[in-house]
Amino acid sequence: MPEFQIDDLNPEQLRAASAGNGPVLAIAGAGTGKTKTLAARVAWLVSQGIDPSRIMLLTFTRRASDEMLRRASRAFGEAGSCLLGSIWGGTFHSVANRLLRTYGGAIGLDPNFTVLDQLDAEDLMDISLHNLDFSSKGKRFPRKQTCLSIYSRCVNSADPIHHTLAAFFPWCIEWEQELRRLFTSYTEAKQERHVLDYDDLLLYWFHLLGDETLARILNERFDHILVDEYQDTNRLQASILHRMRSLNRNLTVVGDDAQSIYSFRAAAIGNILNFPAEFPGTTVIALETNYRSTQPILDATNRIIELSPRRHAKELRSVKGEGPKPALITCEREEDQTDFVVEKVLEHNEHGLGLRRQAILVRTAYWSDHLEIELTRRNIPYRKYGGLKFLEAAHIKDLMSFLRVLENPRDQLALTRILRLLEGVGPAIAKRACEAVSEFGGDVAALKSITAPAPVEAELAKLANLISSLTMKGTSGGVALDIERIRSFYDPLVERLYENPDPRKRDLDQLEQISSAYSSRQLFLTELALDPPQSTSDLAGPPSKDDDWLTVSTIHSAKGCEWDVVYLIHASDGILPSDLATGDADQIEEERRLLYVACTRAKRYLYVLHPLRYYLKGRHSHSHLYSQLTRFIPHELKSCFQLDRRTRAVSEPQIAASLRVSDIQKSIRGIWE
DNA sequence: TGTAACTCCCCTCCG
DNA sequence: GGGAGTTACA
Repeated sequence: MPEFQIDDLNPEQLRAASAGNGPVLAIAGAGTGKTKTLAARVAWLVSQGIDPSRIMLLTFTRRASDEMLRRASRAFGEAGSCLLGSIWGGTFHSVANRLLRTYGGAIGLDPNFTVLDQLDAEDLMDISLHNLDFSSKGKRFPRKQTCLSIYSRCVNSADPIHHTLAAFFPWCIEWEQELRRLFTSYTEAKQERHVLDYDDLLLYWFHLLGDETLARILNERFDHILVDEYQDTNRLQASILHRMRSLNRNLTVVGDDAQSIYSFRAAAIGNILNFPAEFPGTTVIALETNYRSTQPILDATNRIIELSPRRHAKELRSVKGEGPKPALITCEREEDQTDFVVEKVLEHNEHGLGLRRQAILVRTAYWSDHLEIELTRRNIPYRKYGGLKFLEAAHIKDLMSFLRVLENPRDQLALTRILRLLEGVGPAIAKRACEAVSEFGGDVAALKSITAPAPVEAELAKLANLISSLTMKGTSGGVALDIERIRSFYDPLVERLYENPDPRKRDLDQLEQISSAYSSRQLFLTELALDPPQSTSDLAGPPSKDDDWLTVSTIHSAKGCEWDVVYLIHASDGILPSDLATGDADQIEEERRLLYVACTRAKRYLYVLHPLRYYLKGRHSHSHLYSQLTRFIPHELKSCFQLDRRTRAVSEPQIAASLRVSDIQKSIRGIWE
């Protein structure tokens, strides 16, 4: 048995960490040491002689898994990280990927499949859509994103399409038959191209376990399965766990129903609520001692979640004791909110709470735009999590497409994208070129046989030479070298295609740099699809110790994190709850849990801000909007907060003029009247 | 056949 | 504010 020193745990945490075999459910309120407990359980299992390579640890993000293993390994001192390195840790999707590459061959799956990210999947959906041509009905067919989310929700919730449409996409219900045909065609398109989308990773895993032999092998392969953030798993994921544990019942799940915020991805809160019924003999342990926040913050968050009708009742108690009441700040305008936040950030910074210990949270990524401009103007370094992904930027997708073609020449999506970059190549030539390549059995030399205007033919030949020289056996010098060679071809195109080539080239530099850490193209492509960098600066590598930056994050991306100071901005009706999520009571309840998650991130200072008045251009039809405070903090809850009101101090010179605006308007009209 | 300019419509949150 | 579809023109 390895040398083992467990962190100091309280009695409830210790019970969870050292529970025996069989199903275990830990209901862990916000800040109750969930990570610590799960990490301790991993360490405890290993200390009991369980082989780490026979433990599966499923987490919500890759970061969470790394953090968990880092903490678990501490229990074993210096040998820890080496000892626990063989644990199967990661998200459901990444573990599925690993299992399918190992065991997929048994059911005839090509182990060299490519993983499609959401945008690729949408594009493929679009291709199927065009091939089917549903335009005859006169009315517009749902757009590709909508089609993909309908598809994805059906798959992940295991609900029939009719029900999914009625409940979540009622405006698409008339297209039910067409959507069925589309989904069939989309599935075939994926098979032809040897690609799997995110949902396929889970689906194939689930169906792999439908084979009796494989199910037995996989049950026996893992002595223990542990799942974090169980409240955010969906029906398909729960079914996978059922099949993974049909023979061996050792399953530990941890979560908090009050923090379930992923129903848009078909998360089923019922998974955690009904776990004891679905897994008879479950040991249930509740963690209610909060180590994160001061009592006044908990008083407020307890009251907020208390208003939720369906939940496991629990009351969090703080060990941190007293502190300032959370502040509820009414701002006249968005500018006042920005001013307040920026000034407070600097104030806390001066008093010893550095930028790293502060975070600004928003419901939706773009609502931080105004604030970000001010942070930049004042030279306050920050990192943004959530919202537009690095990998969605056009130039990154371009470069990744080159790599994907090298890896899988049948990937027509990627090939088309590259072809369209060439001057003079539109949909028609790209289509012919793609067909020629696939007729040639995936040999890009076929590009040279295309008839097109001379300059286009020359470009095609150049591209063909580049690709074949990079795919030649024995020439691969690693992904970074591939990227370097691709860029000698692609960089000039960036100049022509984009107005701002320089920042884009810097992104490409970063991509090239991180790629050097990967031993193969396939690994690089898959890892980037399954664990995309959360913010651009993620790519810059671990920052040095004295770097200090403020966090700006969506509430969703803030899950599991904590800061001394938290500012929740735009807590106004229409934004939180989002006006797009007020369709039914369940959706409103999820918005309430979002507010709860946001507020429970704070350790010592919590500021909830809501501007009263918005000036909006473009995105909304009206030019301004008067908002009220979020309905989740009704009047009777205000006693939990310290109330404040902010307006920007504008000093107007007091001059008494006799001229009125109406006079000026009159004279202006005089010009043409 | 490709491209630029224009219109219309819809949008959140993420692996 | 941006993606997708349409139209006019090179």
